Amino acid sequence: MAVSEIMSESPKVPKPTIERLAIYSRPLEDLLEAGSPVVSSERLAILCGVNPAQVRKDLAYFGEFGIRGLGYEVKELLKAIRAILATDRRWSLCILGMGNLGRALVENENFKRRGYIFVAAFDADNRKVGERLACGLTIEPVAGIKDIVSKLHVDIGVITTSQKGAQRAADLLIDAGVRSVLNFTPAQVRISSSCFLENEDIGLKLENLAYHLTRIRGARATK
Amino acid sequence: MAVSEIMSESPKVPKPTIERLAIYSRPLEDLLEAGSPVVSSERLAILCGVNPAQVRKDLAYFGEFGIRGLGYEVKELLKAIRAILATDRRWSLCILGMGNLGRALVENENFKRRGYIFVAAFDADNRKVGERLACGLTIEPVAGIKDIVSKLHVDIGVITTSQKGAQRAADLLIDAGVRSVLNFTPAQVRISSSCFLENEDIGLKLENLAYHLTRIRGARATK
DNA sequence: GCCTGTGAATCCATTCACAGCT
DNA sequence: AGCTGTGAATGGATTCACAGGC
Repeated sequence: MAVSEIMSESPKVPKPTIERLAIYSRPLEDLLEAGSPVVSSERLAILCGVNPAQVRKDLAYFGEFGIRGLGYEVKELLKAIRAILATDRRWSLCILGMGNLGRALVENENFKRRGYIFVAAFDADNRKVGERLACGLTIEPVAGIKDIVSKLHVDIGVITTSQKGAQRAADLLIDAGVRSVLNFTPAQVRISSSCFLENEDIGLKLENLAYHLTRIRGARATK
Repeated sequence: MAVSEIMSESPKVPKPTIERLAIYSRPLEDLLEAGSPVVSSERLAILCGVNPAQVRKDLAYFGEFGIRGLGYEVKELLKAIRAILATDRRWSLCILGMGNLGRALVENENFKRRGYIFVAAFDADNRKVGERLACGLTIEPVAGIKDIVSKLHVDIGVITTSQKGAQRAADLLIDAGVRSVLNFTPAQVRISSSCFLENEDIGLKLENLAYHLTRIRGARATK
């Protein structure tokens, strides 16, 4: 079962693999709730729309979680994946830019359920500062970001400013000491190399669809 | 320049390529605004965090847009990319599930600016039906979806329901006749094979960050 | 000289196919 | 018999490196 291996230096895990692990956990939660004790790589693959060998290989990067001839114990596998993805602990987030998207994210139930907790919300617009959000947070001025980030041990900074404000937001976050940044704007943000950056441009997939719609040829959907 | 080629059957364009085209267009808009007449593949690559050869190859799938010894004319290139991605026309969207995320999306300026227009908003919760949104739309009951989709020629259906409601939303959309679906829930949705499906799980990148944060090794950020 | 367009080479990820365990 | 774990084979995408045009 080798939970010990989970945290060891993995040889070289492909990035798509770790993205899929998060995907696997979704149907596993359903299966757990439904009371299924075990699941085969084939069944899990179907539920996630991937190849069975892919499932097995992905998991094999982190240890041997399956039972030959049987499959994977749902509960154990889910626990293992959570340990790998570190979703079994609490992560503190802060967010810059309290427009519509920012407000939607701090209220998001999926984030909370997985342990991603917003502990502070900032906005550069003084008219928004002081406003009380539904989640209980109060919008803070960006001037206070450094204090708050270190005091509350913020792990991840989220950017939901305007496109133009994105770089400044990133600079503020890095200066305040966050170790990683999730950028929801379409802006390309430059960041200190000691910090992790992930971009989530919610418009990209839309452009993909538009592209495919213009050249319909009975072709199939994407993953 | 071969704009004629743009719509012709492309030999086999890699999916990552078309995703990057959308990324290229962002800095190109900035360059156009800033008045830069031309841009080299190297400069554009830096602005987008990719390899220069990648930029050239991506563009070469669709024609010859560059001038050797010089680079690409910003204005022309942007026009070409917009034609390829079909961002130079108007797309009609409808949306199911008017929670916080749904409300954020219908107000989203980036969508509007690129021609993605929400023409109808639905919710299964009758308490929300009839509510007037800031963008001018009124929340409709799902019962009316078929009529509205065909009357307004909706191209793309967006799902922002709860995870549990996602499959039903997809079924409603397909039945109503939309040709493509963008699913923002973490649920894996099954769909008729004649329809395009794209998933945008806004929590996935967060789990990526968490994973990397647990094994810091001075490593660099991801694209 | 400079920068594009592109075959060739490399790198990476997915899938196959089967050995090995239960 | 059934299903995992994994080397080998395949398939794609990225990068290199240079020929070709400005």
